[in-house]
Amino acid sequence: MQVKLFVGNLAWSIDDQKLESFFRAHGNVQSARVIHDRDTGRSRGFGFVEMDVNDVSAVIRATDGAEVDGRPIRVNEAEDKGGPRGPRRDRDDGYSRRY
DNA sequence: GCTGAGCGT
Repeated sequence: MQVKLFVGNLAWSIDDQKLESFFRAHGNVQSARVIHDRDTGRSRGFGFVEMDVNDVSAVIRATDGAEVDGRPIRVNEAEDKGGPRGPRRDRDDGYSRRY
């Protein structure tokens, strides 16, 4: 099943590829991206990972607290912000959120 | 060259 994960407490050196390489061992990573500051471009220290797993809680237990680049990362299910009227599942490509 | 709670253009 597919799951959207929130990954926090990341080291500044962690990037999208580091994330994907790490979660690749726990499931089929569809997209992994570290959120950088929109203004300065520097890392915000957290990111999001969409992957396909058989057991979500098992992956979270295995990844949450795991040390990556010397820092224990925090993994949880990402909140679904959807939209003002609720989630839209029909025409959402993932790049249509409000500013 | 720096920082450290938090949910993304």
